[in-house]
Amino acid sequence: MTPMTPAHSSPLTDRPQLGLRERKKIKTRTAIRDATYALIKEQGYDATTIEQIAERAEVSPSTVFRYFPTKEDIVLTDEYDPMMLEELRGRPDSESWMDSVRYVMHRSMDALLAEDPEAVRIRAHLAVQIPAVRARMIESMSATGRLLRSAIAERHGLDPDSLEVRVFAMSMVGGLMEVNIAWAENDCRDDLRELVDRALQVIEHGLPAKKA
Amino acid sequence: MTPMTPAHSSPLTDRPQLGLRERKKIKTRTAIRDATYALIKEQGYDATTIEQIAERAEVSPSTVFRYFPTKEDIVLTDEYDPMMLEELRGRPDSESWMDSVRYVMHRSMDALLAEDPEAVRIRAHLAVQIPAVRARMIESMSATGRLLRSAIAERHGLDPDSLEVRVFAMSMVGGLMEVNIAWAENDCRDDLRELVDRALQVIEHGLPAKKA
DNA sequence: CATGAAATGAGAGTAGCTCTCAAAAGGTGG
DNA sequence: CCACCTTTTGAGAGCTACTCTCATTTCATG
Repeated sequence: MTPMTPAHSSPLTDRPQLGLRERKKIKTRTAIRDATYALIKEQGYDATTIEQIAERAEVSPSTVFRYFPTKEDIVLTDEYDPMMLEELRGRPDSESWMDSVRYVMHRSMDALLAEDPEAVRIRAHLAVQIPAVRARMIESMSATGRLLRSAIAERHGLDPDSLEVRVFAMSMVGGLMEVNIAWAENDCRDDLRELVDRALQVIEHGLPAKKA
Repeated sequence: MTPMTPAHSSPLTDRPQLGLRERKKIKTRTAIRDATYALIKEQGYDATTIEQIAERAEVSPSTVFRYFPTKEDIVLTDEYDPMMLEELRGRPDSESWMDSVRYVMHRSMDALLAEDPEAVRIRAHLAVQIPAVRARMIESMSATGRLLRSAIAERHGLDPDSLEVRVFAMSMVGGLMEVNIAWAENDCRDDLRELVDRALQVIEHGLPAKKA
């Protein structure tokens, strides 16, 4: 949620060893985000202005921009990516690459859904409906893709900057992105874990055999 | 360049059977685009405003927005995609899927580079440097990905809306997008065709064997 | 408590983009 | 050639995301 948060500790305001200043910052940050989610639920994304968000969060518009560079960033917090990468790198060499990915994907999905399933769903829906949000999300995923490279390269003994590794990383990202979209398009009814598994199958082995 | 253009005919203003109105529209469209490319080359993307573009193209700002929904769209004309799809669908069933893709990619790259290599390069560079342009380009590529689905499904005898086909299409798109980025990051020095071939290899067969 | 640093608020300014409405230009039938 | 209808255009007002600056307030520290 904020730098140096141990990730799985329940997020927010407590944590006494931090100074008052730091605690206030965290509070403000989550106040802004909560206000945003609430307003979006009431009025939709486009109808929600920064001014309204600021008002409900009881800060000035300037402060909103001080905490989040863009409106889209308020709803898109992919602070989990670095931690996923960490975990991916920590998997034993004996495990196959795809198994490692599957494992880490499962774990982070569980963590996200455990902490705030509502937010995960809203985010997924926004990614489908609002182009700007989708764009920003893709941006952030390709940043993740860039980080992925080094992990891939380590495992496979390849140059992380080679075209092959780059392409492999981004095609994984693209495929997994599509899972998210497909899931949201079907109103988050399916089991995300199963969808991810099927996607990884396709990425690893290509399309299943003809049926017709 | 515009609906019902036979694609390889040199693009623009001539074509007598069209009414004066249509011809003027085409002229305006290319005037706006030319102005934009020129200004970007002089001052960079961000420093170039719609007002400047309008002025140089000798139209009003309103007209600019009438022709292009966003500033990014002025530089990003992927009007080739539908024609690629067409061609892809026209390839013989006997040819392997990847061979078909390779063939069509080669052809459209040749066409683009033949018509306006400068623009292709500027576009690629913008996609690397300007997040908004990159985002818009990805958007447009995933639209292409959606179209790709039906072609893939036909060839493989699968349901175009199945997760498998969706994931496959988007992972191809992601991988090929990365080729474009990598090419631009290396200043468009490499042979695009070769890069595409290597990318398709990776998408089809996964990463090459370990080297270390 | 005083001094310095960091966070905030207020406000002005820019630019992308939308909408409306009236004027102009292209097409068509008499 | 003219009158009529449709499409395109320009002018301008308006909204909002976002940036910058500067004065004020709020926390931290000796």
